[in-house]
Amino acid sequence: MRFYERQGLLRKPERTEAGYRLFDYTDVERLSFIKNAKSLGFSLSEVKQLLSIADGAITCRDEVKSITKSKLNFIDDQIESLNNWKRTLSKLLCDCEKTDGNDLCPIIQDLSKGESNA
Amino acid sequence: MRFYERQGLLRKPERTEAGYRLFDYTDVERLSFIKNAKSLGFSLSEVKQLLSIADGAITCRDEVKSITKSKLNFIDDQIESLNNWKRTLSKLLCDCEKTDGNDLCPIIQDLSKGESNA
DNA sequence: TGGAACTCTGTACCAAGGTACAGGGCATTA
DNA sequence: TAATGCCCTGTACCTTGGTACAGAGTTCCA
Repeated sequence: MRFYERQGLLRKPERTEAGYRLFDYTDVERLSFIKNAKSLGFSLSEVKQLLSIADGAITCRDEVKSITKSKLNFIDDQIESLNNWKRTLSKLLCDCEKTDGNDLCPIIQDLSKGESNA
Repeated sequence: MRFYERQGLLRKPERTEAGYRLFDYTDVERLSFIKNAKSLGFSLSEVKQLLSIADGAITCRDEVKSITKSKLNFIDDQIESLNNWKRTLSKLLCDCEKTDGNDLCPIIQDLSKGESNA
């Protein structure tokens, strides 16, 4: 959490007189937010953007909307490329199931090909 | 390539008397293999596993399959999560467009909930 | 034979996303 | 009041996947 605090993802929390951090429920929420976004492969700087959208969501200015939209495009791209990986890997796996033990593994063979999977 | 060589992904190539590396077609294949596997989202250590299988026994195919399968599962999880996020962000955007600016965005709570978007 | 261009090596550094101390201060409890 | 165990800070270090030098040797071409 100190790390996230340094990165500007968590607010500077209140302190006791002795300097101990005082967290409240919003901090827990914020940490969940970060955890959720991170689990989707968002980088910390992207999480930061998302947080700023959430923080500023009271005023839905065009800028905020455009950040959200570009984030959505990014997500679409991600999904598409993941689907590509999935198709490729599924096909390889399927090919592998079909072959009999004497052939070379089609996954390995396919991976050795030049320029075929990019 | 020196990097991959250091990581043990590429064999130590032959050298000229002057110490220059001599590559051959198998090195090109191997590099293609690495590039392809990387582009499918395999980490270098996974690539190394795959290569060691390719190098050694053709019979250890089940291992290749299990690596591929676990990668597929991971991809599926990723896609599902991204779709959740997409829904959430779309709804946020939509709500943003509907509200007049002074209301708190109702989505923020959802984004901040523990375990809700994972 | 000279110079440009290439390759060699080790080392340092980069970004991201943290973890692991050491050396203190504070708080609880016997 | 002392011991124990938190929490504080800064700093160093870790992993992944590389890139960027510097300084030396080599090769090619005129």
